Amino acid sequence: MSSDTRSTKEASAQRQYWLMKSEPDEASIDHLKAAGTLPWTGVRNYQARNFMRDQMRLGDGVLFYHSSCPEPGIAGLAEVSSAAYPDATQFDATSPYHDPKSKPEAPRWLHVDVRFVRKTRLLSLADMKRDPALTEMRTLQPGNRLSITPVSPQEWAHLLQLLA
DNA sequence: GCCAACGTTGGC
DNA sequence: GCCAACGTTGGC
Repeated sequence: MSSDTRSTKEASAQRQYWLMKSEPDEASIDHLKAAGTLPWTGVRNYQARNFMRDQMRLGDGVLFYHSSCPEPGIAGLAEVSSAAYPDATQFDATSPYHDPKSKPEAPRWLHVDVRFVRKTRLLSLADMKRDPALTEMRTLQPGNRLSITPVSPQEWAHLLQLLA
């Protein structure tokens, strides 16, 4: 095996890191703590779905982010605890996430499960924007609207220090 | 509630 | 395949 192939394999097997946004009214870090594990239902964006389907692995690190609330920011840590599987809410006519165009034989929307790790202090969006070490963070890029974004190992390490 | 940015839809 | 209209996200 060439060293190139080996390093590619090692990289793909390595733990990856993600920032996942949730509206605390719907699912807060306290909900996750109480439940232990939550299915990350309701994602209706293809890029976010593809991250879950194609790139997330068991044990990947998750920054749990509160969005659309008085103080948006990172509120805790979690980890990916399942592979992607079909989102049941897409077939539920009573759900706000119902997608009449998705068929059970070809589910359009998938999600992973996320397991609680710990609550942290709230690291606000304003603090994150102010931090020179985070200027490249995907979720902070102008115009970003993705609810799931990759986090680099460097960003992850830096954020863990801030949240320790 | 506003609005900028972006994604999706559907007519052509 | 273009693109205008519309819907959604999410900070403020």
